Order: sequence, then C-alpha cells, then structure tokens
Amino acid sequence: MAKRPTSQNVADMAGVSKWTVIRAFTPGASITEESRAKVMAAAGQLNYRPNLLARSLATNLTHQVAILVDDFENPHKLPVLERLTLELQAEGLVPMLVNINERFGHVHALLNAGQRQVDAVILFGTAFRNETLQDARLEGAAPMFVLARDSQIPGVPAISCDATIAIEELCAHLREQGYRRPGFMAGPQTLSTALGRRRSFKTFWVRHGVEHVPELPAKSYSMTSGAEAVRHYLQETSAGDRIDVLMCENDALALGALDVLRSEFGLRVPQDIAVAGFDNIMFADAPAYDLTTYEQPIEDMVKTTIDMILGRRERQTVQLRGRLVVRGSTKRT
Amino acid sequence: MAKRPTSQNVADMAGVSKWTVIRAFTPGASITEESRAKVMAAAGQLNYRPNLLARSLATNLTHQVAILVDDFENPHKLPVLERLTLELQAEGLVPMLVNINERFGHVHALLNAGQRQVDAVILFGTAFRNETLQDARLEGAAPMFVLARDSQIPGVPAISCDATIAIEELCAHLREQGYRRPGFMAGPQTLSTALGRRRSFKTFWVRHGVEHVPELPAKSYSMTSGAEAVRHYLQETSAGDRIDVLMCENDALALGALDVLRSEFGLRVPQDIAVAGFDNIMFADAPAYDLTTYEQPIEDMVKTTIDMILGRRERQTVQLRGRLVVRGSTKRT
DNA sequence: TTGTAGGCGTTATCAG
DNA sequence: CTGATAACGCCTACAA
Repeated sequence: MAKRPTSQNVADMAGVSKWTVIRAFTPGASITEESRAKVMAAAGQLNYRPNLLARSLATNLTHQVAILVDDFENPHKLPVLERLTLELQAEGLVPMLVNINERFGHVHALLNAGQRQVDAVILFGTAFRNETLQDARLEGAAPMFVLARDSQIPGVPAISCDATIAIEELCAHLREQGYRRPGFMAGPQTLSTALGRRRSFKTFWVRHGVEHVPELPAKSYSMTSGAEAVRHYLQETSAGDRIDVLMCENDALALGALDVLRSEFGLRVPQDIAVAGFDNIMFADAPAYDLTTYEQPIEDMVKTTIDMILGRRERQTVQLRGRLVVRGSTKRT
Repeated sequence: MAKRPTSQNVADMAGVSKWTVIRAFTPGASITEESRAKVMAAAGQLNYRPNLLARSLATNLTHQVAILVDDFENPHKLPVLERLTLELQAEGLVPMLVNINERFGHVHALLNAGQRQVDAVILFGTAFRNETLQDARLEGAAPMFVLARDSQIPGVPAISCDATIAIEELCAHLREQGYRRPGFMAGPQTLSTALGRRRSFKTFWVRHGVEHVPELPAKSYSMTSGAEAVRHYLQETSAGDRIDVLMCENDALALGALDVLRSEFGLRVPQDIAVAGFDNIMFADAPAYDLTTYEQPIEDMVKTTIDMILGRRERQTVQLRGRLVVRGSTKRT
C-alpha cells in the first residue's frame, strides 16, 4: 500500500528537478536524451506514472466523457455501448456511464458531470424532454451530443440514422413483396417523434395510395409492450379488417409482437401477417424470429460523434445511412 | 461559456473568506446560520458548485469506480450494468466503463484506472487470466473485486452466484422430470472452470449413477458458438446414442443450441431433447424459447459488491443464492 | 536545455 | 466560528 510516487520522488532519484521529469513525460518537449533516459530509469524503478487527476486540474481537461443512458431494457444499447467505449478509449477518452431514471434525472446527471469537469456529454437514450435539457445545458459547461435520436435542443447536435431513407427502403421492400395493408406500432407518443420513423412510414404509404394506416400504440419500447399492443389490436379487430404487415418502431417491439402473433393467435409469419422492426438487435437473426429489420450504422455514428467531440468535425446534426436487412418475416416468395 | 465560479468568487460576493464558503458546503461544519445563508445566496446567484476534481486531488478520493467488461456479446451484461450503475450512483459513486479487448487489455486498463485514482475496480467479465491480474494488482492501488465469476487471485474477493446449489437445484428438477442421459455444453476450458458449473453438473450425475456425461465444447459464450457446438454433436452422434437433456453453461449458448435443434434438425423441445441454460437473460422467457434456466441474484450481488467497496462488509469471497426458473424447455408433463 | 515561480480549486490544520 | 497557511501533483510561463 505504498503511496504513489510523484514527479518529485523521481526527480530526487534521477538527480534532476521535477520539471525535468515532467518534460520527460511530455511528448515533444525539449530535453536531452540523456536526461530523459535518467528520468525514465528512475521512473521505471519507482513505477511512476503521472497523476491524471492533478493534470486535469491544471489543464482543465479530464478526457472523460459522460454517457447518459436511460433505457437498459433495450438490447440495442449493448452493441452501441461496446463500440462507443472502444472508440473513446482508442482516443484516450474515458467513458463515464450514467444511468438515468426517476431517482437520478438528467439535470442531476448533468450537474454532476459538470462538477467532474467532463469534456463532453453523450445523451444516449430515448426518454428525455428537450425543455429539461435546455435549462440544464447552461449549467454543465461541457458540450452535449445526442446519439441515435433527434435533438430539438438548439446548439446540441444529433447523430442518428437517417430515418427517412431507412423507412423508405424498408417500405419499398414491403410494397414490392405485395403488402398493401400496413400498420405501424409506435412507442410512447412524446418520444416517438424523436425517432422520425412513424412520420416517414405514413408519408410513404399515403404517397402510394394507402390513406389509412392503423396505429398500434405501445407503452414503452420493450418486448412486453410490443406483445401487449398487438394483443390489444388483434382482439379489437375482426380478421377481415386486419393489416397484412406490421412495422414496429424497433426490434424489441417487433419481437414481442411476433411472439404473440404466433403463440397466442396461431398466426403464421409472414403468410398471415408480416413483421418488420428496426435496429437489427442480437436476436433478430435467430431462426426463431428471422426478422426483417434495418440496421443503424453504429460504427459510423460512434466515430462521427467522437470526431465532433474532439473538434475534428463540425458540431452539427447529421443523419447517417444504415442498411436494410431482409429476412424471412416479410418474404412472401 | 463563462468559467466556473470558485469558492473565492462566492466568498467575494458574500463578503466572507473562501474557507467559510467551503464550510457552508461541508455537512456538519461549524458555521453560523447567518454566514451559511449569506454564502448560499451568493452561491445560488453565481451557480457555484464545488469542483470535484480539486476535491479529489486534496482528499485522495475520487468516488469513481472502474468497471472492466470484456464480453459485450452477452445480453446478461446489460441488466447487471443497469443495476450496478444504479446502485453505485445511489452511493454517490460514478461508474467508469472500461471495454477490455485485445487492443486494450486488463493491465492497460488497471494502470489507467490507477492514474485516474479510482476508488475501486470491478472485474465484470469472463476472459481474464489470473496471472495477468496478479501482477497488475500491485500497480493499481485500488482494491479489486470480481463480479459474477470465481477469483483465484489472492486478495481479490469474488462475488458470485453459488453454482453448486444452483446446479444441484437445476439437476434435481431435470431428474425429477425423468431425464437420465444428460449432456453439458461448456464454454472455453480455461474460462469455464471459473464459473464452477461444469464440475457441479458432473458431480450431481455421477452421484446419481450416471457415469458418462457427454460434453459439448463451445468456442465462446455466444449464441453462434452454442449453435455450432450442438450442430457438431448431432452430426457426430447417432440418434440412439443421443442425450435427452442438454444443460448449457449459459443462456446465450442454450438459445443458440435451441434454435439449431428445432430449425436445422427438426427436433422437438423438450419431447426429443430438453434444454436448460443459466442467467435468465431477456429472451429466455419469450414464447419462442421458453427456456428453463437459473437466475443469478443480481441485486444481491451488486449490493454486496458495493458494501465491500465502501467497507461496510468484510472483503471476502461470497457465493449468493439465485433462483431456479422452470419453463417449458424441460417440462415433460 | 534546465531550474524557478505561480497557479489550478479544494481540504487539513492551526491561530485568533 | 472565522481567517490564514500549507499541501495535493501537475502545468504554463518565464528566467537562467
């Protein structure tokens, strides 16, 4: 349990001043090879490494980035988190994971992050109100970024998947397969708009002559909510009036719906009703589901975000293009 | 983009010294109500909040905890991370999420965490060698804890689910259902021991007169590895010699196996072959799988870990009891 | 190239 | 109860 050695300790051992020690650890500082060697030898012996805390205090840069997540239910979070941490680390940044919920809200988190002097804040979640954040933004000096959904907050850029193109591609596929009675399962109204998927969906079908697109409202973006929503719909709708394809706002909803369609109502997918989702989460490709979906360009989104954080790219809302993944749940032929 | 106000700024405004300001923000410090009121008023106006970075430098306590994760493929990570962040935050601790992989190994991570002066390190992953960590432990002064698997590192306590009891319960259920030809799907040899599930499984069946328990080796703890392993087994084994129940070391393997059994070999579960897993991950309860499994006591494990971190509990390896979850994949009746 | 001040914003400790 | 001094470990700027 020896105390951490400081630059002074190393200096004493190497017979130089502590400033020379610091220079030895500063890339591109003016110092003789000889001095540097002496310092490094001593540092190696003492196991010295610069104290990043002290460095941060002096430079006003922590190299820490807060990631605010509010929906751990969604399996989609995992691959994004994996990628995000990976790329942040590659840039020497450290991710601080913050769990947002009723007890620990955004404002609280932002104030906290501010006190910890994080270099940036990434909002990676679904449920937050723009108004709340707008106030809080002033408090936390750190620049904010919204990941994987829209941002209506002025000055806070959003990095997301281009929903218009995505839905357009998806619907084109559905139409080509012959589906003409589409339905849409949307998450909570207030949040749903932030994803822009519902609007694009309706727009597409109206343009193709389908005036009425039934909507199946889900309480949250979870499997159980998806199950509930479709259950309710099927109970209320007579067989003749039913939709022939159900587009869900994300895969969690879609998989929940799929389960209910088959196990509770004995319907065949896609023969009786087709299903499509969004995100391409882990289980979407399992034979048990084989779900047609749309994959967000995770790597691209993450890299773009980090480029903005590091100022290598203009801090401005962008929509990136994902990839349509066609599987059995919508293939008639 | 105004600079953060400091205690000195507040002091000037309130007409006191900066130390008085600090006292106002220190619970239980000796200060008159009058002074405190003056300070708080000024602080409110200036939007002052103590700088945690400076505090950490002075106190040697960062209230940051590093969480080292090496397997984001496993859906089981998500609920644990959710719980972990939640409980850490409730104690005023901040989780630092570290992604461990080939490029960014444990030693690297520990050194980094050491430089950042984290108060503790939680190892939450499957793939790490004890030898590596043993060396690294000396570097990082922060106490380490192993979550959800065994620890063979002296001085590093492990908080995990009691595998012996778990497997015992699970097997008792299987035996009661009439299964007599059990097989076990294990992850990578080197890591598998750390979970203690394989050993317990064999022990149970030997005790009940089953000498030979076929083993299906999987390359990693993923769905695809589970699928591969069972595919290989079925191809190599004639129908008469097959096991009647397959226990998998975790749910990811089990679900992968289940998919292959049904979709590729047309076998019925549980009639032709039963399947059980471990962890009770999100999709285990979906009608498409309906997997019998064993749930780890996540909340209990997390709370115990945090109690140890905070020194509220002896830092010592413990095994906590989970819960058997019986579902259709093993129910004959 | 090297050494010296001074400062980052807080806490610990002691004098008044 | 309040103010002052020293320290935490590093960095920037300047002087030798």
